[in-house]
Amino acid sequence: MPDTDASQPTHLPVHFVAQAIDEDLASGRFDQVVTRFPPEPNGFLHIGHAKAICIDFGMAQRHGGKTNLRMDDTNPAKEEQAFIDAIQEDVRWLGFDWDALTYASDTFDQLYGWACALIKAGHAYVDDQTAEQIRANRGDLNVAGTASPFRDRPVEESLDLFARMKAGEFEDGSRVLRAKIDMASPNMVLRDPAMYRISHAHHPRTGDTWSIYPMYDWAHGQGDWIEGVTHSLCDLSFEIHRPLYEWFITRLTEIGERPAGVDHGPRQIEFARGNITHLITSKRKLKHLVDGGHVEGWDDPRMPTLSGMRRRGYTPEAIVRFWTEAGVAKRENNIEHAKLENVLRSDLNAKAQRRMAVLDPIKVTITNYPEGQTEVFPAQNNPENEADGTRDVVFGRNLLIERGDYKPNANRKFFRLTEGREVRLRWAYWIKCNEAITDADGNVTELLCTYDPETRGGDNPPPDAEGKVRKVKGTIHWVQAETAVDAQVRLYEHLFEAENPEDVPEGQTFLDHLNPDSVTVVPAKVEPALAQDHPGVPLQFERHAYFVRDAEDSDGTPVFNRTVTLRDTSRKG
RNA sequence: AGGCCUAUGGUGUAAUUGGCAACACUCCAGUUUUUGGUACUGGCAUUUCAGGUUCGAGUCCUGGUGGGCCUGCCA
Repeated sequence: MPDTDASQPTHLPVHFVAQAIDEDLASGRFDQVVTRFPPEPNGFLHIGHAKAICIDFGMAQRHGGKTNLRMDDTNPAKEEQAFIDAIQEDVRWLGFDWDALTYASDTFDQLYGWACALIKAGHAYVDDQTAEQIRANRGDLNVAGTASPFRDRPVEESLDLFARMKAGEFEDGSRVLRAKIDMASPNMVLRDPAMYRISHAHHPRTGDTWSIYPMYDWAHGQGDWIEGVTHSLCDLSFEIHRPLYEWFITRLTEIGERPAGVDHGPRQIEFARGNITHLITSKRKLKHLVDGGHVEGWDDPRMPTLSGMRRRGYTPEAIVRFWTEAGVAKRENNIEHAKLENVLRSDLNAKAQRRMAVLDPIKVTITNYPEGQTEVFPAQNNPENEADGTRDVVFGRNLLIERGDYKPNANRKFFRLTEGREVRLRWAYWIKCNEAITDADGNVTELLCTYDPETRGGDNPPPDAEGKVRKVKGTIHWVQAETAVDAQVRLYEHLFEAENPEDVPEGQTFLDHLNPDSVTVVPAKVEPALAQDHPGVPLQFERHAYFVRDAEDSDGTPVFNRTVTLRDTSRKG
């Protein structure tokens, strides 16, 4: 379990799911809390799943309960072992540990037995209609459906057919087992929903032993029940399935079928999934981005997948805290991406060691500093955390600073270098700009500056004769030209400029909202310490942004991914 | 013969269940600062509408309106 005291403020309100669970405990409906996180292993987990994970594990944690990780592997046509592995890695990365790892496929035998029991009790039947016929006979929102001609076939016949479905005698799609509920129900889910379909697909865990597979509605609730889940928490899209969820448990209970050692059926509670501006969290659309080559893979740092965010430099603590602070309710929502960034920066500000990196260099020569001489200064690693100590930075006559930190004849609102103005080089000296050298095209190629030996370490110089202390408005970062290391820096922006990428005009798709400039790769000159920093460790390039080193170098030079920029409240002159 | 859910600042959530509408983010204005970062201070609402009950309504009642979801052999 994650270290919750630091990342989860205690003043946050208790949301309605937590309240409902508290009431269930108080009323004695349940005497413990058991939850589950039930992903379908058909893709990678994303930021939206993280909300469900936080709620599922969080609600159990709150009462010292248990949470199972259950792979919802009921549709072998879509599911893969690789996803099963990746899901576990992502859940662990977020900081959660499950009580048991289970699989819906663990329950296939039990489910089959119960399905037979429901057939015998007259609650289910084998339907020989085609999918098209079933759809046509379902009716619509305003018209009742019509019963299948097979709805009232003899129990023995359904039982026999169902056994033969299982034995693999029939072709895919030729028959289904349906629950016999109410073809006139205003809730379409209850118009005799399918419980089993025939599929000869190879299952990652059960291989070819089954030629029928249970539908979600049939497998899920019973899986909860078997595992002793007390609270089955899911998103709003399953709200209308709750009557069916409860119908199965009620019918089974009536005919004396129930899992061993479990008293009460689970309670399903639905909450609104969390949307975030500029982000897409549809597995189908994310897959589209990958398959279409719009991103470089599921773990592309621009992807809202947990693997992508991890590579981007997000910390699991920030993600958990984000969802904790976002709250849980039942209304549609679209949380500003800025909120995510705020929580991220807050976490990174405390953790990231500071470094100096120049992304767009311009030469600076300190004309009054001896040729060939160097000095080493200690630079604080993190002003927010004294314990992070210092590192050495090398100073010399030839430096590199950010091109944008010089501006010819700038006004007073510009705090950095301009002719005659003095700035502080962080951790080194104050320098004054005397002259800018330009090439034939008028581009500035070099700045000639002088340093003040009395400002060693960047400190204020001693007071003058009248007791006045000279001050400087700006502090800029720099690297020494000879010792600077080459690096590749990847600057990421929103993948989608639009606040709601899914909200597109007629004739367009979400792909039309793709930001063509979502990544910019630039060469940079960075301080030597950065060559020693390890992938995955949060860093801050001072005055720029938070970065993280990528696991893979580019032609031998280190690569740094921009996690999120620093806030910039300046209105630069 | 449609059903279910939902409505509180720009955004996301609160409101001890009938008692001064609160917290966070954004934005704006300042203070501090060896990062134009951080930190700190201040500012930003007729609770979807119309009636009603009440000393008192975001909360209760009546009637509207807006938004979301549902007709897979997906989950």
